[in-house]
Order: sequence, then structure tokens, then C-alpha cells
Amino acid sequence: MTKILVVDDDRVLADVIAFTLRREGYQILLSHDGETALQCWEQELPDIIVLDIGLPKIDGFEVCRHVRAHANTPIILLTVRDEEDDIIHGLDLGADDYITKPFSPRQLVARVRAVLRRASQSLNEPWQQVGNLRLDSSRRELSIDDARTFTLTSLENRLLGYLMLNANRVMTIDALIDHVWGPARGDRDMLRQLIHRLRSKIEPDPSNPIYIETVPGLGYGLIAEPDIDD
Amino acid sequence: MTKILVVDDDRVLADVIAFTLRREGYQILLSHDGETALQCWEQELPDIIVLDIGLPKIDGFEVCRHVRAHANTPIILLTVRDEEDDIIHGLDLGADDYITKPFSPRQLVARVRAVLRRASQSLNEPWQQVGNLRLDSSRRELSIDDARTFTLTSLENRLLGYLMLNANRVMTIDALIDHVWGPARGDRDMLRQLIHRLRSKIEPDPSNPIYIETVPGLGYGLIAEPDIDD
DNA sequence: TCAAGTTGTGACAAAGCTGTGACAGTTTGG
DNA sequence: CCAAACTGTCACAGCTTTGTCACAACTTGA
Repeated sequence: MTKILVVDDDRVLADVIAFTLRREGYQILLSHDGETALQCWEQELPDIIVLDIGLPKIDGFEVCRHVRAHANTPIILLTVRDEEDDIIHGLDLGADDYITKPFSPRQLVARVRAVLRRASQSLNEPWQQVGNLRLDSSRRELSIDDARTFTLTSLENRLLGYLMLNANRVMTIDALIDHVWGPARGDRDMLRQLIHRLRSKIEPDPSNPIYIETVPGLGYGLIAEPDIDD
Repeated sequence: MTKILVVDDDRVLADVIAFTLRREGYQILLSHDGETALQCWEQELPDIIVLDIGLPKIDGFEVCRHVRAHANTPIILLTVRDEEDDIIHGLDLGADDYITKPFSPRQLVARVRAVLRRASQSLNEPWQQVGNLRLDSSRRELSIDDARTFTLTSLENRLLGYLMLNANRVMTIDALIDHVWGPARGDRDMLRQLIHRLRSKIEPDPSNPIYIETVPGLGYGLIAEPDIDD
């Protein structure tokens, strides 16, 4: 059974979350501060963590960083709305998604499912399809519309695979760097170059990209169904 | 035209479904077992799949899992009533919605529409909506009436997000400054400029603002439902 | 009425970000 | 072992964003 670690110092909210997720058939582990959360994580190795940022003592960022240093356990952050910096920081640290409080049970369940699905998808299967892009990761081949096909380099393949896995979401620069080169390698210059090379390989008009969009100051995203006339 | 793949081994029911959906203007692809369904999916890449769970050989869950491993094609499951486990299992595998048999044509059409709409809005994008303004903070994009869309800068996004969060309430100048620049940064000049720039970007007539109102001596507020002739 | 403060507006420059080309070191494949 | 491909590094131009300032119009209160 899928185990979910829920971490929130607001006990009422934590109970609500636990109740919601239990009803969906998940097994719930509860923590109310960062320290016990880390202990619990280490002992139980849950399949996913739902993590509030504002925790006493060890805060959510610390927990996130610590977990990411040791494993890939998916993490969903709980943040207050309009704290954009928290969200970006969290995603930079490797969180997989976030939910802004207040949220509905349905939203929560949907996110948990989506993140779990992405996590399981990332492993197995050799190819994935998004819009008219089909990426064969094992052979590093990209076909567009079953017509043109390109051979990608290893880095290009990793970047595009990650973008496709998170299609239509904007990935922060640091998150991309971490996923392509691993933590604490790679820098922004390298990512810029990589994006540039990937674009000039796959975009019909590389200076007016339709697949890979830039969100200045934030990062990049893959557009699933691009308008032709963009 | 929107392509729908209908998979059901009950040929009578499959035909009824196909008929119903065709009448709504959709293009229908039919399969009666899992194997041909997967073939059909891979070749045709339909926009959505209506999938019965109880299929011979490869069952609906398998089909669902296989599709999800490669793409995000929306899936609606057909289940028999009271099989809650089936539903939960299906949703865990990434199905987008479900309908319990028996169902009416109207239900089916409504679900299909709903799922397609959600999918086109790329699922659970966390945007906030106030009146006819919709702000997607993760992209820093503002759409008005689902028609025009503007790209905002980081500061503009933070300001507008805060105003929308407190729509119809007047925010004091200092509160705004604190929320946009953080405590003890920023001054009134900067806020004045920011308001000015935001207005000239989103207001139809920037010198007669209808969205962002000025309350002299106090601050600014966002008007949720502006009169056109203001 | 007048003075002080507030607001809208335009101009400008500094700082930062992004796309781009070039080049060299490294890896890969034959 | 060589050539080709891949990758990291750097510089630079162009653009956007942001802070700063000046000034005119307006409001307010004594």
C-alpha cells in the first residue's frame, strides 16, 4: 500500500489531510515538526511526503534539502498563497509540486496522484508522448508528428525528458540544472547553452520557439500543444 | 476535430456510446478489447479515451497503466456501480474521471466535455480568478476575459496577486510595499511607479483605471467587477 | 488663499537576464 | 589513433526590468 508522510505543525490541518488521504486508501504517517518528520522518513521510507513549509525548529526547506540529499522521495509542499519566493525556493530545492493553502480535498488528492504518477513514470518505460512530440529516451530519439526525427545528445535527452514529464509546467532554472547535471554541478550558462542547442535542433524557428518557452527570471517549460502561428 | 477512442467489449453499449458522442460532433474510434485499443491509441493518438474496465485479455487497468506510462491522454473509466475499489485503483493509475454504469447519454457527454476542458487547461493550474481577471502566478500571466493575455514582471505579478487576494478591499500603501518588496525595502516612489506600469499594461484606458482604484491618502484596491463606463 | 503633501507621468540609467556565436577541451565511435 | 561529436566556457549585443528623479496637477487643511 502506498505510504504518505504528512508533516504539518497545524494539528487540525494535518488531521484533515490525513483523513482525506486515508479515505482514498493511502496509509498515513503523521509528524508535526521537522525533526520527527526526518526520523519517520528514515525509518518508514514513505512513497511520498506532503510537507508544510512553516515548521518549528527544522523548517520545511531543511527537511526537503535533507531528504533530497539522500533519496528521490517525491515531495509536495504546502505554502501560503502569495508567498511566491517560498514556492520558487522549494522547487529549487527539488520539491516536485506545491499546493497553496487553503486547498480543497479534491485538489490535494489530485496532486498526490499526479506526483505519484510522474514519479513512477519517470522510471520504467522507454518512450513518452506529449502533444506531437515523441521521445524515445533509450535511443535518444525525438520524433515530431511521426515525420521528422532527431538524434539527441545525452544531456539534451535528459533535459527534454524532464520537460516532457512536466509538460505545461514551468520548471525553475535550478530544478532543471539539478535534474540534468545532478546536484551542485552545472550552472546557468550551461543550461542556457543546452536550451539553445536543443532549440536549434528541434524548433522549426529556433528564435521563435513553440515547444520550449522561456519564463524570464523563473525558468523554462514545455508547451504540450503549441499554436502554429506563434 | 476531437478524436475519442471508445473501448468496450459490449458491442451494443459501445455502439450506443459511439452514437451519442458522434452526435455531438466528435470523431469516434472503436475497440472491443485491450490489445487493439492500445494499438489504436498509439497510431491515432486520440484526444481522450472512454475505457471500460472489464475487458477480455488485457483489462482496462492495464490499458490505463500503459497509456499513462507514455502520455497524458485523458481517460474516463466505465465501471459498474458499487465497485469503489475499482474506481480508486483506476484513479491511482491516472484515470481522470469515471462513470458508473448504467449512465445516461447526457452524463457521458457532460463528463467528456468536463475532462477535455480540464485537460486543455492543463489540469490543476493554480491560478486565481477575480471578476474577469485570471492570474497564473507560476507563469506570471494575466488573462482578461479569457481573451487578451499579458505577461507580467515579477514585481507586477506580486502586486497584482496581492491585490486580487484582497479584492474589493483597500490596501494601505505600506502594506503593499511590505508585500511586494519585503519589510523595510521599497518606498512610495517605487510603488507609485509600479502601479503606474501595471496600469498602463492592463488597463484599457490607463488614465481612467477600472481595475486598480486609487484611494487618496490610503492606498489602492482592486475592483472585482468594474463598470465599463467608469 | 496658500503651503505642504499626494498622485500621475515621462525620462533615464544601472543592473540583470537571455540568446547567440565562437572556441577549446573532452569524449565517443570507428 | 583519428575524426567527429559533445560539452564547458566566455564574451557580447539586445532587451527587459527596476530604481531614481523631476515636474505638473491635484487635494487638503489652516
